[in-house]
Amino acid sequence: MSTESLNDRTPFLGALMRHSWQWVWAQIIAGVTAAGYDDITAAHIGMFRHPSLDGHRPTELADQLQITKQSVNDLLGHLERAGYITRQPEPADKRARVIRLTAKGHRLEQTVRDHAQAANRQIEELLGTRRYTQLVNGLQELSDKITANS
Amino acid sequence: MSTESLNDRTPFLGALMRHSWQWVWAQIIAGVTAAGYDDITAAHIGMFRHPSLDGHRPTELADQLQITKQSVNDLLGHLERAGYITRQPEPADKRARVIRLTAKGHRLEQTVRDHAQAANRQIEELLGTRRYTQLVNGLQELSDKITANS
DNA sequence: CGAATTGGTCAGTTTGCCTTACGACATGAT
DNA sequence: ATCATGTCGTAAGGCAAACTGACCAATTCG
Repeated sequence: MSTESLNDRTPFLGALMRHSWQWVWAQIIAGVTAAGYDDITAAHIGMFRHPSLDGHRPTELADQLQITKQSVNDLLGHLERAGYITRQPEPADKRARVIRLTAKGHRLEQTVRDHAQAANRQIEELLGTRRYTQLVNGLQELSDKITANS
Repeated sequence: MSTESLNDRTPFLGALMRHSWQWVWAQIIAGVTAAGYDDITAAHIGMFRHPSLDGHRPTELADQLQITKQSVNDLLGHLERAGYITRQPEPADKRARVIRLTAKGHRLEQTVRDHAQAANRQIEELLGTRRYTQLVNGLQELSDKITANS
């Protein structure tokens, strides 16, 4: 048995991560869509990541989501037109604007979180609590170390 | 301590998966780009997932990548024009075409795999072999069960 | 103060995907 | 054997979500 055949058996972690993530993401999108939100797309749902949109500024979002502020602005424009958010002037800095969730927006945010948590629970059921906890801890540690190394 | 505060502490697995995957993916793209491949984009690199492109048909790829065969065809067209693949007629089925990697294409494929493996090794170093193995096994099991449940 | 930086917007472009439509070939039922 | 039905690849056109470049207004810093 050569070392090469050993390597061939080693799964690519990236592929496993992508596959698992896509499943979770699909669950969330399906859940949100099923809840009747048909005037927004996956790109908009993606903006509802921690921390809440509420009270933040477009530029912060752009940094967090790793896209340009122009792209953020387009998506925010859509969310505003659809009644999920407003953009209010920031008294402390007259250049800036602050995102405020409307009641509708808060409901959407909660729906997104509910389905993200539902995915967590489904994974716990699939793996069992012991392995689930191991997975969470492993990914959390990796995630932290990745962030530290950048 | 309410149950709610417990829930708030639980990280969303999807977020951890996405963050980790994006890091791996960025490593691969950076590695491939650094190796001098500047005439292809991330979308093309994404086509070099298991199993090898070589010997497969566009429709198979479309199924595997979960995109339409038209989209696959666009990307294959680019890869062909850039000299990474050829599309040859399939004698057994005159409608079909088979993708063949050129020497250049084989080199690219190998480069992509090398960097995917390099990411594996980096993760092993960050986590230690014990936790790394746990993570691989956990994700593998989850990935399998997800696939089975669909 | 003046210069450089930052927050947001406008305009225009590219990319990667989609839908619809189609022609060539394959296949299974009658 | 033929004909309806399905499949493989392609073409044409459209769209969403990203990008770059240019810009103004406000802020911050030397």
